Amino acid sequence: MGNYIEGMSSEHLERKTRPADSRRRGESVTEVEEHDLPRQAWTLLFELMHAHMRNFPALAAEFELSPVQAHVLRQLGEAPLAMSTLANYLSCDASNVTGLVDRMEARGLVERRSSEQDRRVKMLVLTDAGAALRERLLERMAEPPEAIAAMGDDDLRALRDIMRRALKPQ
Amino acid sequence: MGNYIEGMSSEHLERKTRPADSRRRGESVTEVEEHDLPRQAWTLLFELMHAHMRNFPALAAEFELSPVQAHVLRQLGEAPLAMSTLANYLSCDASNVTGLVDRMEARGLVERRSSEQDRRVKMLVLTDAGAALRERLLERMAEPPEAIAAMGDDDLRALRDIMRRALKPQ
DNA sequence: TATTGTTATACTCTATAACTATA
DNA sequence: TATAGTTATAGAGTATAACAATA
Repeated sequence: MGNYIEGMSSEHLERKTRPADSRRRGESVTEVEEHDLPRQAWTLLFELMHAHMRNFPALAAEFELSPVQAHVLRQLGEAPLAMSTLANYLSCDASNVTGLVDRMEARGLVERRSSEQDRRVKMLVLTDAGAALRERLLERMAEPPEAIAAMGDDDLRALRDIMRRALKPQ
Repeated sequence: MGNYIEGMSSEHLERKTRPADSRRRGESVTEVEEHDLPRQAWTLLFELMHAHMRNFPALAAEFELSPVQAHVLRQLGEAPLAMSTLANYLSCDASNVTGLVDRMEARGLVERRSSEQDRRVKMLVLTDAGAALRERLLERMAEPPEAIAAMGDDDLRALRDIMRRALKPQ
């Protein structure tokens, strides 16, 4: 992982027509644009996020964390997490989590604890130092980028409400 | 880079108050919420993007590209690009670009061409195969995630217009 | 037998430092 | 001297495969 942050120029999408198999014939330009609405919105969103995500490795480095370690710290909240669950969350093979946790444990951020129910399983818990660093990291990550900070209140309210609806379960 | 895609639970931010140094005394809950608007909107946006970005390495792998190679392919549009410019765009050291371009060149996606003006500089250009792969990649990246595709037209139009304003230069 | 976590191995990405060839 | 790109080296992240302990 890493910078894995990524973007896409809106120029590309806004100049392209839809793929032929989804194109309806005989519709006006306005209708075409309406049909492409999800694509248009997504592309612009992507562009804004990409510009910001380029800075994520540097942000993690402020806390002497690799990008992946920063993700793990964010994910490890109150509840203990099995190694396999973390691997699943990171979308990576379980073998990678061993070394990742080794490094974070060596630094005193997390601890492995054998599960009582199933002694194959090792649960990860934050140490006090890990929890403290996590709070600082989350505060830092919550700082909005310039493009957001500069928006007017009306747009911010609308954006917040749209995102709440989009993220609402179901 | 990589997965570098990342997120943050809205739970965290929405339960926290602002840092003490920016907190005004004697204001109502509503005023506090208004003051936190950029943070609220940003956190929700971040959550949506993070959920999607976890899939970026898998998306790149559909084209047998690493996440970083996918970024490079996206960035290498029509115009040739100096190695140093690419390093700057990737926010990484120039030494990394050498190996990165080596691998993409070995695969026939890009070519190095010495600059006429300054023979220290090497310009990167896409091969025909590279340009064709880039088109397919961009099409794939433009597919909106479920959370966007499921939104209503009113929200999509509002989101698109808000993002256009936010991304507008100046 | 199946699953959890580990180890071994290999490749990619990343940084720093020293080098070259140009400028 | 300064800059663009390379090479050497080291460490982190990733995957696959084989393994031990446990279920």
